Formats: sequence, structure tokens, C-alpha cells
Amino acid sequence: MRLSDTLTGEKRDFVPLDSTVRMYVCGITPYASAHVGHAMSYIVFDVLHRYLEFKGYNVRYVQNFTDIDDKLIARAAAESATVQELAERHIAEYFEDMAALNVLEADVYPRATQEIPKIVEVVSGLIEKGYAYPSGGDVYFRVRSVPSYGKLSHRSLDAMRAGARVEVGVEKEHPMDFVLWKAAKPGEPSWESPWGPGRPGWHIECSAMALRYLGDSIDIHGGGQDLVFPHHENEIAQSEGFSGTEPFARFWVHNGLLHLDAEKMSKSLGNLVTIRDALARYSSDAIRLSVLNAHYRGPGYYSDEALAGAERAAARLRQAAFARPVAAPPSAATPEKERLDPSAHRERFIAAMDDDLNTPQALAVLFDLAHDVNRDAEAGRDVAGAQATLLELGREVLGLTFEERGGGIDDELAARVEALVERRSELRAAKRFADADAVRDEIAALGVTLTDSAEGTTWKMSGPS
RNA sequence: GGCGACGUAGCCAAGUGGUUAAGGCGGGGGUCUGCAAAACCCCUAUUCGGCGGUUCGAUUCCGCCCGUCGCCUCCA
Repeated sequence: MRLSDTLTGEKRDFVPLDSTVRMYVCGITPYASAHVGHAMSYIVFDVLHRYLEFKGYNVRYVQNFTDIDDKLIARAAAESATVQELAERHIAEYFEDMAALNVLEADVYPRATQEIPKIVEVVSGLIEKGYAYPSGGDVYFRVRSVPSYGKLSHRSLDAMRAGARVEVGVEKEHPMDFVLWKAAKPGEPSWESPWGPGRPGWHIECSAMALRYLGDSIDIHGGGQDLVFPHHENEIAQSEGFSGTEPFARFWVHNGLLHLDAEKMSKSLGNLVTIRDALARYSSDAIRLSVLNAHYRGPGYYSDEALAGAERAAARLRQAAFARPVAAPPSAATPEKERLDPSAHRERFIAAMDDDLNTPQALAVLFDLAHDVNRDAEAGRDVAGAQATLLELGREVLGLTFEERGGGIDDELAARVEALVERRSELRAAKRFADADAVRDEIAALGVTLTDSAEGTTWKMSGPS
């Protein structure tokens, strides 16, 4: 398959270093609930993860939690909780959110606070090699020691320095030098180190964890586009400086950012919708479909209109996957020509995914397949094999569940609806249609939609309000 | 200001130097139904922001312009 690499700006053939693909994706800083922008990113990398395994690769997937930083400290203080309590709560919530979105688990979820020895080792190594220097209890990375600094984000130190918002710290040699280790302030969580009590700076934890769990050279390093600079740029400087191995990551994969009302969604702007908010209104499949409908490198857009449309689209795939042929049930005796052969669709799907994870195109193939399944099922042909392919590709590769949004119906309501449905059926049998329609209106007022068929009447909760 | 991305039907969104420019939503028509709903089927861009250029031929390559957005500060 071909994959885009932010560093070279090229789309190249992806070949892992050895039989196991090493993939590291930056995780969250657990100081608040994850929002749908996070959902977009982790769904994208989930699909990459799934597709690599679908292709037969072994994947070792590492995703971190940066469970110590300024915002965590500030938020914990505001809530009179410890940093650890706050982090644990949001990490637990994150796992629930990901499970609800049908995101497969990574193999390792290291946490910054549990990797202090490795972090200290990396910082020490960087000092020894001249890439870093202690200063007043802090330790800084010396950006001028890396001539290629800026190679990922395609900018030069001079250009960055020209930026008006860079402040020169008194204890730094260069304004772009960034902190590896921060001296502890009173009351803050801290760990012992050769430079005194302190805590890791922002970027170092990812270098330490990637080096520890995946080695000096990894195949894929992923994250949102907003991490390209400074986070990933600094990770490269730290990791390559420490290990002496280039490249630290062979493919840098960045997803575009999710927008809400024409602006990117972010914690700092406050314009966010949490994953729980979204899941309360839309199915996991709808959320995934809305993400995968656009290429991962471009921006995504969250809106009720888009999600409602995706919900309908999800229902369309589900319908086709479980549609029953109108004629005789399929059997082994079914002539070849009376069967829908999905192999061409399958090839097109794989070709699309092979081309830098072109999920919009892959999805289009699935919709084409759904269309053919419906048409042929109507004509009485055997579509079982095609349906199996639809389910297989949708579930295994795209992480769709083909299930409706679950839960939310209590027994009392169900009993009431059942009784009303029964009454309406009796009225219909008696051809008292006006009365039957009145009952239907009553049922509709409860937020329930009825579906009549030859086998009887079924009901379900209407779509999101 | 520097660097970068993008502008395709009512909306979302793939894609290609040249036969009919994917797919989804929405909309229109039809099948089914007591009527509906749901579901399914059919239809729905002579055209790809604007102006030039290269070319036999450009939506696709180049230049300029207009517009939107991102990064340069915490962010997936």
C-alpha cells in the first residue's frame, strides 16, 4: 500500500522494517473529556491499524497518555482533586468512549508518570551528547545542536524566530529551545532527578515511550495535524539525538482536524462536542461514516446535518447487509449465474484502501455493493456471499458494527408501546382504520416509529430529536 | 508577516491530461401499503472559484487573482 509521509511530503510504498509494523500514535492529555475531534483522529488510526492487520501484517500499536502537565495540574487544583485522580477518571472515560466507537485497543498504553526512569535516561543522554543543558533546575533542548531542526514542519529556525509570539526565556540559550524537564514548584507533583525534583516537559514523554516500547526506528508515527509543530518536530530532535538513529519514524501520518462552525474544534477554543454528547445522539457507525466519508488528511466537519445524513447512510448499509432475497433461499445448488459475485467490489475496495487509505472511495465501493445486493435480492438472486463481503469489509476494516444505536428504552415504555401496537393491530384487522391511525399518532407521540409488514408490526425509537 | 492546505451539484465528498466527473445526504418520480412510515428501484453537475498560459486537448500541469482554513502559543 501507499501512504503519505508528512516529513517527505510524498506518498510512498509502505513496507515495514520487519514482519511487525511498529506504530505509535499520540494519545490524549486526560484533563477533560475527549471530544469528537479526538474521535476523528483515533478512528482514522483505528482504520489504519485494522487495515494493516487485514493485509496480514502484525501490528504493535502503542498509544500514550500524557498524564502530567500544566493543564492537568491547574484543573486538578480547581476541582480539589489530585492530578492522578483527575487523570484516572478521564482515562477510564476515554477507554469507554473508544470501546463505544468500536476502536480496537492498542497493545500498550504507557503513561508519562509511569515512565519517569526512561524519561530521565533520555534527558541525561541528551545532556551527555550535547543536545541539552540544565538551567536552574530545568533542562532544555538545544535546538541549534540539530541542523535539520524544522524538517518535519518545513520551517527554519530563522523563520520561526521571526514569528512575533516567541518569547525569549532568560534561562534559555535560544528562544526556540524547549523544556525537557521542569523544576518542581511548591505543591506540584514531582519526581527525583539528577537536576532536582521536577516533572517531564511536554514532548519528552513520547520520545521515551516510543523508544522504550517500539525501538529506535518505528514504522508509523501518527497524530493530529496540530501536533506537527512543535510536538512531533521536537520528538524527532529528541529521539534521533538520543538514539543516533535516523529516521526515528519512517512515516509521519497526520490526520486533518475536525471543524465545528468553520473553526477547528479544540479544548482551548471551547467549541467542542464530547464523544459522549455525540454518542447520545448518533450511532457509532454514523460517527465513523461521517469521519471516513472524507480523506483523513483533509479537514472534517461536525454538524447535525452531516451526522444525521451519516445515520441514514449507516442504515442503508445495514439494510443491505441483512436484506432477505425475495425468492427461494440460496443453496449450494444455486447456479453460478444466479449468485452476486462480490470479488470485483472487493478488489476495488482494497485498491482504494491501498491508495493512502482512501476511505471515501472504499466507502463508495461498499455502497455500490449494497446497491447491487438490494437489486439482486429483489430479483431473487443469491446475495449471501456478497452480503458476507459487505459485512466483512465493513466490520474488519472500517470498524462498522452494522448495529443500530442501542439502549435508552426502558421496560415500562416498551410495555406501553407493545400494548398500543396490539390495540392498533386489532383495529386494523377490524378495518377501523381511522381509529387505528389515532393509536398510531399516540404511539408516535412517544417517539416511536411503526413499521408494518406481512409478518406484523415492528417498532423502534425514532431518530435523534 | 513566514510556512502549508484547500476551493468539484442544494449540502458533504472522491477522482482523472482525452470514452457517460465515484459515493452519501437532500430533492423529484415509482414499487410496496387500507393510508402512512420504513425499505427498495429509477432520475438528479455539458461541468469542476476567477483570469491567463502550456497542450491537438485541462477540472486535472504552470502563473496570477479572489475566497476559506490550519500551523507559527496549549491542542487529536
